[in-house]
Amino acid sequence: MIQPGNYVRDLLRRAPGDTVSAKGWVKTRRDGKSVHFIQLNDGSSPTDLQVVLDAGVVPPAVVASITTGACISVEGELVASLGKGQAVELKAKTLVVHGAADPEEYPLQKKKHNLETLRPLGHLRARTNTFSAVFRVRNALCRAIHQFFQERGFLYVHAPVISASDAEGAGSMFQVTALDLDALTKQAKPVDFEQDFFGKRTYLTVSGQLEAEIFAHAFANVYTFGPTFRAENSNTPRHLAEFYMIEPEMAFCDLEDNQDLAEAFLKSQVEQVLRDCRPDLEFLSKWYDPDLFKNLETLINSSFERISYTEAVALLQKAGRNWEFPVDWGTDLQSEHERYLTEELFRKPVIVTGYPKEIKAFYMRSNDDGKTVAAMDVLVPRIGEIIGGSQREERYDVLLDKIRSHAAHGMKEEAYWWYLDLRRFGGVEHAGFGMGFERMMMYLTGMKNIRDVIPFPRTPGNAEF
RNA sequence: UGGCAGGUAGCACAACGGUAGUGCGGCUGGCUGUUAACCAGCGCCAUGGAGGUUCGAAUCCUCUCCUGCCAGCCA
Repeated sequence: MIQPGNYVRDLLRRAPGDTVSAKGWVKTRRDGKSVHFIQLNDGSSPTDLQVVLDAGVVPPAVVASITTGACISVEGELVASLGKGQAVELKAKTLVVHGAADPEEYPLQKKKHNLETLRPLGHLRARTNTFSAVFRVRNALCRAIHQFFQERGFLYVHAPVISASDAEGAGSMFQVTALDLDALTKQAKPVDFEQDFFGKRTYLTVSGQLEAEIFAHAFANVYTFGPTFRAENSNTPRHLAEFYMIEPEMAFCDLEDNQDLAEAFLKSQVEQVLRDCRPDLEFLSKWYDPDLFKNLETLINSSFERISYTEAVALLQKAGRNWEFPVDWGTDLQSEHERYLTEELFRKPVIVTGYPKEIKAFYMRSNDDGKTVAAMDVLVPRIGEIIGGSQREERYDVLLDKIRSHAAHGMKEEAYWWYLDLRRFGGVEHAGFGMGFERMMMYLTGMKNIRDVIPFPRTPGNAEF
């Protein structure tokens, strides 16, 4: 295996004179009369290591097999480069081809490919410059998120992936079953879920929030970070059936604190990734989004605009536009409205709070006006809603009323006994939010399709690899 | 799921209803401490699928599958 200090990233920074070994995959080979140049990459760096292979070091047949995609290892001396474009290069003394890649068949060519073309090549696309940059950023973003919460004393909690209840009373869920569906379809009788693995109907989780609330009532500040599933037939560049979500939940926290944390959280992520992945971001900016750095710096340096839903409606009504969807107090903001607020009116992130209770989830805390709830959506340019959260309803009687008023929509009071118990035993005001991890990745990388920021995207009709 | 736009060679694209091409990639040779190398040669292989109209369909019609964009659902 490659030992610490011997990744291509490290070799590029070492001083000439060292004898080193490098392992990785070939990007391209260029031949001179008496010398071959090989661009080698092991995924650690957006810059390749140039290997210089003098004629005669390995037999011609071996040279011929050093083609785009081949896996090789090289030993030799790091030397100051005679050519332009790199400080050091590896002068090969020995070279081994571990796995050739027939150039007649290897799908990746030494030229630019469309992202759409690479998507069906999920087993190979990680070797491209673009995706190696994207996935290094993804790795760094994970680290940044944990660091942000760990520094603040938050406890990392793993919410269950299998859930017996629909967390928000809405949204399509994937059912989880160990029953033999083929056999069941041949029976005339209705399915008895008591015979199923868990003795009841179960689903893949759509949110870890309710479980996070449990832990917030024991550890005060907690966060989840794990996969989440939606069976919606959404076909957009912003939706996945399987995605990662970060959900902090804080006791002793109101909506103001919640907004402060969300703003600090977003800024911290951008700052850390700018610090840790600048070469990758430069690559992505060059090829995919010339405004990337400008946008990221705007997020860091601006103070987020905070407006109420009621104010937002007024602003939209006097925008002097023909909205495709009319703006009326009581209806949800549409994409076109959110984009106007964050991209045109304020030109920076916007936090909208205090939505009508009818369009938000049952667990959000009722405001004193009787009409709105303590909800918040964080909108950022280009992505739209990147965070959704709220202060939670901590008053037992109020929460019970809300659950009962949803009974007509299939919400069962009994299923929420433990959620209600949190309000009976040591309840406290608390709040939290959920951030779509891949949405944040899109913002950070400038990638325009969410399928290009997750290793193996799951979307309607697509679960390959 | 709805609206719109597309599916032609390994990739990117072209072709008035009349012989299916160009660039890149690949291969072959040449040249050069090269850098998305350069020069010359070789088409290597193709109209997503099923019907229909026509003397003749990549092109027109119907159905279907797939992809992208916009919208809805949301994170």
